[in-house]
Amino acid sequence: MSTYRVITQTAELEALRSRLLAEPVLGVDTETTALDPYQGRIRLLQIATPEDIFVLDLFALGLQALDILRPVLEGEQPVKVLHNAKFDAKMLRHHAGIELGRVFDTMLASQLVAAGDMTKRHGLADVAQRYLRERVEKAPQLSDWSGELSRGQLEYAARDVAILLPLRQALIQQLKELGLIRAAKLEFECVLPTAAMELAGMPFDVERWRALVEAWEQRRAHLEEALQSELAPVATQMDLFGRAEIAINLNSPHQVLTGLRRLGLTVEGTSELDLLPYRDHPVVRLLLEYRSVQKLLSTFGRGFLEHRHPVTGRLHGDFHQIGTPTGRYSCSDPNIQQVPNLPEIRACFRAPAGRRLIVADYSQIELRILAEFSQDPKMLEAFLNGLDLHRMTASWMFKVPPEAVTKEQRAIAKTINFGLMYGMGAASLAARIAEVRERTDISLAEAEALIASYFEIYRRVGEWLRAAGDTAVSVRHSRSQSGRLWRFQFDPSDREQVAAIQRLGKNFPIQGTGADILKRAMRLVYDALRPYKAQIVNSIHDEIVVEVAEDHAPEVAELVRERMIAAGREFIKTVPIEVEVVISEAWTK
DNA sequence: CAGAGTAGCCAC
DNA sequence: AAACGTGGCTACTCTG
Repeated sequence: MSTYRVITQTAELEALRSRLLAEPVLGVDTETTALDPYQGRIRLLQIATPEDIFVLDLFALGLQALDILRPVLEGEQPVKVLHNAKFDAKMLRHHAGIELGRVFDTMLASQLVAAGDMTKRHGLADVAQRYLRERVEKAPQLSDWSGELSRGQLEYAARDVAILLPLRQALIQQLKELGLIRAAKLEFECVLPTAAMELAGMPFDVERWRALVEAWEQRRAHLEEALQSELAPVATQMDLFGRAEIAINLNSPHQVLTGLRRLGLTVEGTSELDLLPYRDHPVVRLLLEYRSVQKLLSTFGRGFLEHRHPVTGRLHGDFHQIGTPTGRYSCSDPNIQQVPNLPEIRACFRAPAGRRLIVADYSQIELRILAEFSQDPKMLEAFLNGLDLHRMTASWMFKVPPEAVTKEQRAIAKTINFGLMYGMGAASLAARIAEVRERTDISLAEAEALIASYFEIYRRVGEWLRAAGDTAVSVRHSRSQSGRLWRFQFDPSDREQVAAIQRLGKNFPIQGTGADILKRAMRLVYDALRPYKAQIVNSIHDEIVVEVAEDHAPEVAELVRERMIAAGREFIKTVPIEVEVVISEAWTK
């Protein structure tokens, strides 16, 4: 390793700035006293050039010293190479108001190169080993960075940042070979918006939430009592009066299944679908409601309270930028992408006084992508004329005028429109339509006939889907519009596996392009918000939530809409993109 | 006793 | 018989 220089004197920084500004590429890393930017401080900022390593001790220098390096860190040049840049971006933004510009993230690059293989790990040590055959020690990362630093710690900090430059070279090679340069640019430009969104967090009305939780707890107690008395006759043991001594654990699918069978219900499992035939049975009704209340209480009720940030009082999800092979974000701790869409729950996500939430979501983005890819004349016609696609589909399928389409017909058309994008077959379509029709059964033949009439109307959609599925199987990969890649490993002699790959081949380009568009929108919206006291606070696959000062809400809402549409147009040329925007005090549409 | 696997269910 | 895509979370249950 080249030698490193520890910098503790502000006087050294002016010369360093000129030196660094002349470099095309820098490795950048930080060491912090905690992982949470609101609770930890930045101790070290390490910067690597191909020749030298600089370790800045920010406890000695003070945070304001970073102002001197602001042009280096914020500018388009040099390129900053980081591993998991989101982390450092949050720290630098929160503590020094610095917005990292022009990032190359070796973790995201490695995830793109993995091309959908979610078993691969992407820690710095894993990636260095995989692409450079070098061992990197990560143990000191978790050491105490707040006191006197040992030589070992400083050497670790220096080694960590130095490896980023050769790592970038190796990864650029891979990205080029796999045609992933455009996808990488998209991801890198999304890092700062993602970091800012996490820092901002979702506003959360904890008092309103507590009131909800109490109501749920009462309801659950009531349901539990009712269920136990219904199940008493079949409970494991009885007391002298024939009452259940050992109650059934209502949270145990196995025990519940046993209980239901003893009551005479012939069921495979206890899922909602399994219980559909018995939906009017009193025990089943109680059980399903118990489950839904229990889910609300366990996952959300207590979970959100535990995750409420001690400093901000808000919910800061951990967004995994490439959390899925399709390029969608995933989110955890808590997952604020899966908040139940119930008015009383969404009402707890409420902008602070004087502020508003802008909820902007793409209208039917995936179906528009399908129309674009397939260039199906009928589907294009519906979108180009701004018509209700599901209604038009029903009108064409059932050969009735659009205004005569019944609710049920529209619901069936909607089910097919969405289902076919997932590669759904006749059997599951029949099951879904049975749900739509509220227990009126539908035969396999009937479902097949519906699919046939659908593809008679949307012939090109059918052709595109078939080709997408077949191509995925023959070339063993699939791409989104940005070039994002998913490589498929499967046994071609296994019909089930082949069918699964065909479904992925149909779905991935659509879902993946949806993710491309949203990520582009994250960047464009983030840039547009700069002049305002506004911030992105959540992002859910086809939706962006922005918090803004009340006075600027209408203006910013229009800006958000424009930027989201502009993002869509970069990928979708012939189909119009529509974005629905609502300004509200809470997260409601 | 920690980790893995499973069922069930929340989002898009 | 099932075969509808992508995730995360909780609780139960089994395993070593």
